[in-house]
Amino acid sequence: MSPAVQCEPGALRTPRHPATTRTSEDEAGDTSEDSFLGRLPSVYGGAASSTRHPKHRSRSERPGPRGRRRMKANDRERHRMHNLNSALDALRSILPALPEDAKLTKIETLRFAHNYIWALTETLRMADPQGRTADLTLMSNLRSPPSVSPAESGYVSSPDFDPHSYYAPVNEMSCKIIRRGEAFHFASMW
DNA sequence: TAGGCCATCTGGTCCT
DNA sequence: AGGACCAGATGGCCTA
Repeated sequence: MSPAVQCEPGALRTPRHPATTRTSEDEAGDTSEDSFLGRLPSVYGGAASSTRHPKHRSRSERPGPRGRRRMKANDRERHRMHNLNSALDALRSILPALPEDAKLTKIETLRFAHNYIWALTETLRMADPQGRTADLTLMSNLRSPPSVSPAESGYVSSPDFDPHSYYAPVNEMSCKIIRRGEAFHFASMW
């Protein structure tokens, strides 16, 4: 028996398609004289400028130093958010036992990671209430929990799965830890 | 169709 | 002065 890995209903979602494209012509509704519009990457649907009154240029659409500064700032902001998303992806990649076709949302990723860390901490505490050496065997199992398959009702066996010690998030609010065959359920502090 | 999630733009604030 | 960070606003996509 493997751990059930389930977040709240609907928490696991299939990956979204990449955001669709929007041409710069779609933006700003600024039609004619502004060839300046052609420069923006806007591969994704940036929105702010698209709803402005056609007569109003967004700042980045204005020619001149102000417009260039805005464009640079937008570019940095885009890059910053991409870095943030990369970090979130890295975090997702080390979280245990999620079906491959599911992707945690940002908030789910953070909460799940929070619970995971908390569960590991609890496990360490249980394993070593007096502060002695940690149970490294157990920790190794926790770091490499078995994968799960929805096709098997959330359970699947795996060659390296030790049925006596694993971490099992029940949902984003709670988790359970099977330690040497004994189940411990924990409610999260969320 | 509504709601959730996301990417982007934007202006304000803080920091170097 | 310029960059980093943040939150609000907005439109697109997807799912129930």
